[in-house]
Amino acid sequence: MLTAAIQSASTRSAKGQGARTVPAMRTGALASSIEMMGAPMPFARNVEIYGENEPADYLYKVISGTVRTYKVLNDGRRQIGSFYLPGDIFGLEAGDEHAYSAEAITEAKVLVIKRSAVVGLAARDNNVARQLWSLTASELHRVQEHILLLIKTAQERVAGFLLEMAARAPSGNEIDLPMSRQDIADYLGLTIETVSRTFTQLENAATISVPTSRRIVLRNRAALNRLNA
Amino acid sequence: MLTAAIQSASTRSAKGQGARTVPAMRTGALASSIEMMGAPMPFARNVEIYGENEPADYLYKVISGTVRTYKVLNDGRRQIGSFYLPGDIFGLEAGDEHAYSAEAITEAKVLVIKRSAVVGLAARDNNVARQLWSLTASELHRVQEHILLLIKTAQERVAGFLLEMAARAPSGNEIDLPMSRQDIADYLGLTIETVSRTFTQLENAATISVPTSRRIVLRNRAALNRLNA
DNA sequence: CGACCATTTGATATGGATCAAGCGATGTGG
DNA sequence: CCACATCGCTTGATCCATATCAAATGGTCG
Repeated sequence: MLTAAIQSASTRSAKGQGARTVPAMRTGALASSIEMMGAPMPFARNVEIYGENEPADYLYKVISGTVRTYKVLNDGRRQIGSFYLPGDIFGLEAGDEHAYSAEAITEAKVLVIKRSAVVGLAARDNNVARQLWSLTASELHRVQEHILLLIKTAQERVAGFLLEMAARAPSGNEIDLPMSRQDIADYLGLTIETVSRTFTQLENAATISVPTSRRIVLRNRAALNRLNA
Repeated sequence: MLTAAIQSASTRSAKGQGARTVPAMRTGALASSIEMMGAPMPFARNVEIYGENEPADYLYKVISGTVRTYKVLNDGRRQIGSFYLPGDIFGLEAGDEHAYSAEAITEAKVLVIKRSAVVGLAARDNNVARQLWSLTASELHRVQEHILLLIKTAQERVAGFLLEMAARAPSGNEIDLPMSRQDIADYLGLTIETVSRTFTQLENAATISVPTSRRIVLRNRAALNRLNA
């Protein structure tokens, strides 16, 4: 359904908007070649970018805003696979279909790149091929860490989440959360109530402060690291 | 520590032992080139093949036996990442270090391949490069599914585990488990007691039978699939 | 201002963990 | 060849962390 729109969008010329600096693990040198091939495309809040089981004909790079990938079990339980921030590439699969769905969490601009173009480039330039592999491997590494989160206690999961977000935030100790409590809960395998209560506990312990529900300030990283096991 | 042993082993000539047929997802055409480069190396039960954070200078292919990869949290909780059966390749990382440790669950023969050899080959043959990528992507896909298991109920996790093992077993409905209850528990994020009780429940429901503790017969796949959500 | 939605807080329920004991298979030394 | 120790697994009793159900609060937008 979305495919038609992307198709036409991807024939437009790229604007070449620079993304802000992000950890190297999430971007890679592939970025430079990608920058000039894709079309920047706007997505409104909660709009689907692609659905699971749709053909993975495109890959995507976040220019602005935040994206979530997720799967829903038949009874409605939702697992969020990852949050993607500006500079992150997502939707990269070696298989034919997307394993997870993707949605914009906030207003977002996303560079849409034809998969075949990149794969074709990789065939000629094995540096690109290596980047493609490296990107997939980083993603694998991230998911392996995510699994570890899911066997921990609620406090440990929340602490892990906060440290993860803080590591990616521009200002080290102040985090602006683009996602709701429900998103956080579904990322951590908890309920919103437990997430909320855990924030409150951490605040009472002077480990964090929560000036507004979407803003978290880390007050005691040592304590968070301790929880992070 | 193990590295020295592998080093010397990898200079020996490969025996060229053929692995039994396995699902394509887990092997790939890379296998053929690998077959002739590595050295088959025996590991005894519970012996470490590599440790997490060790340099990932080798990759591995199971010839016989079973291997587990795992991580241990500082307080002893263990998460098993995957079980590898004959034909499976493991230890493939794009980073410099192994993310998980690996151990033989049973007596095992493992082909040990120099990573640099494969990567070098990939630089010249972009078909190999693609296989390398594809293998990593399959692993990513598997881990993404594993995450989904970890948000389910005990029954659902066990059902999922049994279906997963059955899919890989030679005879469709009879599973010979090479791993202990503790291994299963650590794979599923449960305790041995819960795993054991769940087997008993499924047996009482005539969904499976458990002639011996290491052998499971699926009696009602529909029921298992239903649980698998 | 009032309606709506997200978040927090409170009260209670419950699935799986923990603690503890029993049991069967395997192996070992006498 | 048997008594006994050991190990892996099962079963039972109880506990507890988190889910669930419910209500109050607060922030946002028309």
